[in-house]
Amino acid sequence: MSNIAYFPAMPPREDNRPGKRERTKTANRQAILDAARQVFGELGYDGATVRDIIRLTGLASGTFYNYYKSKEEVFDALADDGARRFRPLLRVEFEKATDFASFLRGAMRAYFDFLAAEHETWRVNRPAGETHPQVRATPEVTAVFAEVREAFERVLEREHAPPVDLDYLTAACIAVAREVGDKMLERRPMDTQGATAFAVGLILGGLPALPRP
Amino acid sequence: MSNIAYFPAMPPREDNRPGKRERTKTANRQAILDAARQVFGELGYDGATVRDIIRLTGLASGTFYNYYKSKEEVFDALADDGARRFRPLLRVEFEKATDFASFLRGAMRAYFDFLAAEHETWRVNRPAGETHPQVRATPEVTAVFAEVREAFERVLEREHAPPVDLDYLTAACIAVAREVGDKMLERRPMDTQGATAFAVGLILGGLPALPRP
DNA sequence: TCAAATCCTGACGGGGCGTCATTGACGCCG
DNA sequence: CGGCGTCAATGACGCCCCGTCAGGATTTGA
Repeated sequence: MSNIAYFPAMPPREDNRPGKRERTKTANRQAILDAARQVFGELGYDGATVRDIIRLTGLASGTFYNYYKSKEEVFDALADDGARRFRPLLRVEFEKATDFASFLRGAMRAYFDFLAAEHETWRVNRPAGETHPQVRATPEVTAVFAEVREAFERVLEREHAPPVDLDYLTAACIAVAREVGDKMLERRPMDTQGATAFAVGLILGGLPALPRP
Repeated sequence: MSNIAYFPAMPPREDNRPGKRERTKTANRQAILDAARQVFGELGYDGATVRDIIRLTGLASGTFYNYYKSKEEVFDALADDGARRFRPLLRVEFEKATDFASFLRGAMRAYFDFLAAEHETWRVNRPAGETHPQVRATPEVTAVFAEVREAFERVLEREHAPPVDLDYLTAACIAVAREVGDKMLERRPMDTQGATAFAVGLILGGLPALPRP
């Protein structure tokens, strides 16, 4: 019997694409993540419930728990997602950089641009009085922090800069980026360049004045 | 009839101290606040329950709601309490200060000392993995922020410093204080002087390098 | 001593959470 | 194909916590 005239309703997979089970699983996980992003945006973290999220997907309440243990975990997954997407940008800046100044400038600029872009998708309709929830120390976020620290270390020693308290410096830089970034998001027009100039100026200027341990 | 031999079980108040009703009310409010401090310390914000708090006071569950609307509100009251106690210290530093450098140094030192002292009372036995909850924008906290900003403004213009983006500067300084403070709390011995030197050095060094708006 | 005012009390209804027995779809193999 | 074992989806259920409220106790003022 020839195969030529044979065309089944659903053609067989010629690639090594995973089966339907696997596909719906990743689709569901993504659907829950998307729904969570929207619900957190509209109701805020405290206001949102697991059932608000799952309702948007059309799945049953129990199904949520096949993918995430709790509202907290799905929120962390969103943070992780952001960090995972930001990480390569940071790496690019590290490889482009010739010295501490250029790395800091590039990284700050990348962060503020990233923040501004995310912001469009993210903050839909925050209820008044609710502060955005703390960005938690999720694995990917921790990794980004560690990467910043290591990049600082390498680039500083590459240019034979005097020793400095790296933990404090990293913490301070991230803190400045976050706070100035937050303030930037509230301004119109959203001036990522101005924010970068401020943060970079502060830290670059401060670096030589730091106490030597 | 003479009063001389007469001594009632409960002597009449000779001062203008408020009546018993008022006294138990403030006592209860304080008891709830103390219990909340302890429970948040032991269970963390998420783990704590309104009933955990009220149980420690011996009062009935309904009584809690005569004083605070929710767990969130009593937490904010704790933050407010801290801010209210820190405010006068900040004011003293402002009045002592002769210029921006001395104000910054004094304020930072005051903050780190305050933080270290609070820490003893505060962080009893935090469950692993739980980040401390975001310090919320409660009225008193907002007031402290505004006070820092205003102090910066006055002291900078007093010494005819070039103009600067005050919002960014305030945000950045508070951010640095908070993050470096957090890191400081994790170190042994707890070196408030070192943390002060770092934060002050960074900001004082960075100030002249800031972009001029 | 009494009535009014105050506020403490704990039982109750409501609702979100996380689980689990059941069900139906999928993948595999003869 | 067809039958079977596996696995995710389902939604009802029990649990726990929340915030309220009617009833009771205590204080206040007369």
